[in-house]
Amino acid sequence: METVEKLTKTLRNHGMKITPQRLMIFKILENNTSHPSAEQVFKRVKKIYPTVSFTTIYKTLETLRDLGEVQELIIDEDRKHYDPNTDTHHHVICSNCKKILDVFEDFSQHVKLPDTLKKDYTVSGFQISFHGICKDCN
Amino acid sequence: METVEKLTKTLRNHGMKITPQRLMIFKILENNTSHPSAEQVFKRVKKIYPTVSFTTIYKTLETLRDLGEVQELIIDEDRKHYDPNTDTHHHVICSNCKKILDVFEDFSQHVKLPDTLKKDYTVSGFQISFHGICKDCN
DNA sequence: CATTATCTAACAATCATTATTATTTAAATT
DNA sequence: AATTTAAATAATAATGATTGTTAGATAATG
Repeated sequence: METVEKLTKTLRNHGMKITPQRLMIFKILENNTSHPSAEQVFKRVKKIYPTVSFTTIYKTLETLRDLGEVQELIIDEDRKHYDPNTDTHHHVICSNCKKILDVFEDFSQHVKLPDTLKKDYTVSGFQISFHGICKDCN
Repeated sequence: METVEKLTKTLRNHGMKITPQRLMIFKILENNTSHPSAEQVFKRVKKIYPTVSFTTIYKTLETLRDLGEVQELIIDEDRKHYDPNTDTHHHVICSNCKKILDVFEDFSQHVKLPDTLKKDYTVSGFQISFHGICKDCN
């Protein structure tokens, strides 16, 4: 799990500046297991910095993604979600409310690309998305 | 794999009309393993029906998805893709060119939602997305 | 504290997708 | 075969998430 300190250090190491807005975003992401969308991050930052721009949120999340510090989740058909936990893990999403929970189980021993496709793709990893209905929605 | 005949029958059974545009879309989807986006379907239909509207493509794909006749793939961050193969299977996508191939292997014996989450979600299925670089891109 | 490269905020633009609506048409009925 | 009608099409506008642009602001360094 990425901490404010680690994110700060990583950005500094890449010649990037640590602004109050960015620090706020780091704080929101630290220990965050809610898989927020850009808008959800925006709304929370806005409470502290009412003048913050949506662009700043998008740009910072893009930066963190490019640095490998957050995972961009393509699982909700409507919008991207962000996960500060970059360790390999999986997700379950509610088809109704789109709530996402983590699935920490190592399937790597059993889930492998079939040999017939190994010559066509150099695989860097895999993502399992469980789909269902959460208990709040049924 | 859904055939033109099956799709025609299904729509008829639901009181829907079989138009030339729809038949063309059915034909394009039949035996199609290229996981086209709506735009790719649109372009192919347009060659035969130059006046076809993008809306028609979207509406028809939505209809087919709602009837369970095509699978909507949320795997490419930029756009949705459509798969007429509704049997359970998985995919590998090239992070560079976004080419998607099918992965026909049954992982269901090993991939299950952990017991700790079973009380929170009623799971209907899962989707595995392998990520990598295809041989054309490296 | 002065410099400078980067970042922010505001705004416009883009792109995929969806909504609206008047017109057309498939197909059931006469 | 003509009529009817519910549904589909095409054209268009609208939406909503995301990205691009740019002028001014600011973090970080010496």
